[in-house]
Amino acid sequence: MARMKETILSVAIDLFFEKGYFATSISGIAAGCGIQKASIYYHYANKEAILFAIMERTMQALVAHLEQRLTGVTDVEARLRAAVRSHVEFHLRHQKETFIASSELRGLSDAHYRAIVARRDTYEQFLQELIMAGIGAGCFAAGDVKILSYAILTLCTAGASWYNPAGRLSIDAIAGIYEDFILSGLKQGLSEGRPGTSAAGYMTHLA
Amino acid sequence: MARMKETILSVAIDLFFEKGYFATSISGIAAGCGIQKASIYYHYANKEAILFAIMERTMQALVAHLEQRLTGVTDVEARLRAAVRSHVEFHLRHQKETFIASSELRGLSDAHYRAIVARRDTYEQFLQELIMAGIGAGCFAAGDVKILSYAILTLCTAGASWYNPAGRLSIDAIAGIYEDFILSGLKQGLSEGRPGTSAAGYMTHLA
DNA sequence: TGAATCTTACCGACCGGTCGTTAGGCAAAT
DNA sequence: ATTTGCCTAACGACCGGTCGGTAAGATTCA
Repeated sequence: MARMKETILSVAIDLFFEKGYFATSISGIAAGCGIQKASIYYHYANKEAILFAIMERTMQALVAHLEQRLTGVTDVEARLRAAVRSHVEFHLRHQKETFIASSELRGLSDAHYRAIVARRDTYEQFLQELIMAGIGAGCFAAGDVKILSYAILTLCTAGASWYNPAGRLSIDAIAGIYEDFILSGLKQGLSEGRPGTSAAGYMTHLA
Repeated sequence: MARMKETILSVAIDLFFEKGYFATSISGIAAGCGIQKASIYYHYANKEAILFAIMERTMQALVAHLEQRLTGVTDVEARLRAAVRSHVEFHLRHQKETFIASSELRGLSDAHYRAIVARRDTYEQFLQELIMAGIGAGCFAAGDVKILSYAILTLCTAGASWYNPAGRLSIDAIAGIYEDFILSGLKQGLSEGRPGTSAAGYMTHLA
């Protein structure tokens, strides 16, 4: 059965999150599974394959989560709100995996690195298109789309590094705060008619 | 002379940034300095001491940079703007060191870990006090101070992970964008008189 | 001044230990 | 009888770190 294969993955997620990929040993993972380290190689070709399996699965689920949350949402602002919320919720709900996926890219082989980065880029571009649509529709102020998208993504991603499931704030509450914070950043100056200080004049197209 | 001691530090910064602390070997650092690895131990007690030296120096400089930028600035909003700008500029200007300082904490010994985290906490608390002063003075909307401060810090810090010195945007331009983005986030709803959606009702004091 | 001593900054060789990985075998399940 | 899932044992490579030693310069003392 594939039960042990899943166990290995879940133990590896715990250890990679806690001590980092390079500081985690195969024997440590094996011990966490209650087997010998040689037995790991029956299920995975090598250590890097475990890391890749975690990242691949996480990135795939991240994209699927976003797609599901956007189906049926047509209003531009509502779509971006939904995207932000989806992003935050996924990252907080899958705190360990997303932290690993964003911090252990260096552990991947060249081919696997390219595969994961390609998925990440697709995700980023999708968000950038949402922002551009909003600017085009006049509900967001003009700004540097790349920087804004990075800001949104890293803001939400960083949440996964300090979020405490036992803390005082729920995932929903945090998502709400981020949602408002980001939306007001995107709309900045629009309602006030203020000419905008340094953000004005930057290109809005992608490089 | 202490020249080699500095060379080791600068080579280590390059390698830690590029490959990570655990993936960098003492012999690699030595090779980068043009000496044998045993000679490293004449200048530093062990590998971790090199990491600590980098972090300690960086955190000290970070605090000093902020203090210098805030002297003479009294207006609450201007102080927060200056703090954000100081933070962004320092992180982009010392991209490698700040990236290491924020991503390689796990490489430190317990005692050194506590020392660095203490410095980081002091810095965070300082920013939180700035925000609270702004809320108290009525120029920022009420919100969760902890979350807001984390948002500001991670937003700026993340810039160090994607900033390209040879890219199309200058440090000054990026700092300006972040400054406006964050300020509008902090002021959200104030001028519009909108009751605020999910951000309303959270405590503004520190835990 | 000159000899003796100490300090600085480095080297080559080596240590114990851990790493990821492989080979081969064994017992239970199919 | 074969496959599945795990085992014990061992491999070579490399790790951080220590050792004794050394060449060159600075300092001390006669």
